[in-house]
Amino acid sequence: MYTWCRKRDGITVEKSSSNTHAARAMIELRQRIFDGSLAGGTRLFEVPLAEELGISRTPVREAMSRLAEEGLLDRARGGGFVVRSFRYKDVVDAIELRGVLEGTAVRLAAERGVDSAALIRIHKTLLRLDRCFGPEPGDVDVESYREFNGVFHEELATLSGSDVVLREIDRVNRLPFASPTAFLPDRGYHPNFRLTLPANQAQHRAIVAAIEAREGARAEALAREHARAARTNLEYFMAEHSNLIGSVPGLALVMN
Amino acid sequence: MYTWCRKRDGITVEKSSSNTHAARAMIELRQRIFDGSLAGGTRLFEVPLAEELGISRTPVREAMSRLAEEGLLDRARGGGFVVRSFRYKDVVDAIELRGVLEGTAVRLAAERGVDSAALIRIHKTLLRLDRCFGPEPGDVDVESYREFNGVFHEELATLSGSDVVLREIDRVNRLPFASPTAFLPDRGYHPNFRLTLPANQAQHRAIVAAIEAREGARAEALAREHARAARTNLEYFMAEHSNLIGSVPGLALVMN
DNA sequence: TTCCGGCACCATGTATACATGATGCGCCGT
DNA sequence: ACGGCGCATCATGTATACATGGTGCCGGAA
Repeated sequence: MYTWCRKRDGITVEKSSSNTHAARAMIELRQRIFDGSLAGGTRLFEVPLAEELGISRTPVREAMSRLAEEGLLDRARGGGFVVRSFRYKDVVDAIELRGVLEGTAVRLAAERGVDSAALIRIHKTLLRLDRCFGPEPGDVDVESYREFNGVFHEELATLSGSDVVLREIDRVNRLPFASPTAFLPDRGYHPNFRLTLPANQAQHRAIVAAIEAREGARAEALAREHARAARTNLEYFMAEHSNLIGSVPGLALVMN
Repeated sequence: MYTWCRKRDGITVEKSSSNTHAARAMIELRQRIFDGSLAGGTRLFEVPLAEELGISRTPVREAMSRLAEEGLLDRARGGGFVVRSFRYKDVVDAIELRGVLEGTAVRLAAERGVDSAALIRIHKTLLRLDRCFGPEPGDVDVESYREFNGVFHEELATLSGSDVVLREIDRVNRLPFASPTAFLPDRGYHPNFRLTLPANQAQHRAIVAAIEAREGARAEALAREHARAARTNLEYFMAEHSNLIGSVPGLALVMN
């Protein structure tokens, strides 16, 4: 275990620790990309970065390489890395892509049949989501709902039984604004957002029911429409509530 | 420009040159994975590899990192890389995935509309594909057909106008057995295979027509079915012509 | 005989010095 | 004044030495 003192203006402002320097550099860079302090198109130079992080070039290269794998950096012609630019349309497309991939996962699950143990597990998750709702409308434990929603989508992707599809879903979900949880209501949201959650959960149940009924086309269509809700929220945010953009994880990096 | 002498049994057997050591190491490793000499699950150790390639560990790490990006290597827990295992079902799923992604690309193209210049270009490619057919049935210039088929699929993906979707299509196409050209008839194939090409080209035309007519659902379904032909060929190969497996690029790495 | 602890080795992680290639600027010549 | 050539500088590419941490084996003790 290493310890790490990052200096800014000669004064230690942060101390962090983790397994390796490369891992911490990766986390730090990812953070800076997500919060927008490293804008899209910015070229990353190894030497200044290494100096700033107080480590050598080697782990910096390692970190950048992994971030390229993650899709947050592009390799520049002639070497080096550039922060990937995400425009509004790219966010829309990434959400669309998630819908398509989740749709494929559930269609395959319906067509090929699913393991009964996995089915029991996802039903448990559905119940946990149900229990987030109180007796009154708008009475929702949003924090728990967010958590179990993430679990549900993970289990849904697993139901396909396809490692290839699962891997691609994980990939697109690593873009924070494309993940199933990205536009789910948070504490900071207007209470009215919570009123949309019952419909959300109804879609969850319909998807699982379609899978059990071996209705692949219906499952696929439902999953796509389910993802579409995220796009609706995105459009609402960008148009009328641009002040809330910062509260959606990773939306700050989007350029227009 | 470097030159590179790889030694085996102490004797120089190969000499290769390229821009960087890392690039050549990447090409060499990719080759070994594709032809099956590095089986899935094999762990790659930096030091022996570096010695064998006559370079230092640094470019070897760089090469492995890029191959992980490409999806041919997995990062092992606790560091290091392992050759990714592809089973028969993974090939099936990769082809399915390509169909889904190409379907999405053409659906988006139909729904959102396409640039007329791009449309003219792809029509030219369609004409070039037509010209590969001679007057007699089975009289096909398969080499040219392969080439223009690749161009066609590339242009088709571009029609979507979505960088996000295009990137994912490129990604899946890097798996050689999933690319649109993988199972297209080659010189070595039985002449009967050439009789399937007119139907193949008819699908190409139908997809473009659907896009022009803004029929997104039809375009998507056609593209999926078009990819499905590759799966049919795959099944045929594995079942009855396993001796031909080696002639399909990258199919040698598939384990059962 | 079995289990636990320590030691040794090996693979990766990290730092650093040096090499190389690209790029941009300035000078010189026309 | 303009254009081309060359040099200087900088960023990445590469090699290598050393650090670290995990793992497996061996020996001793219960």
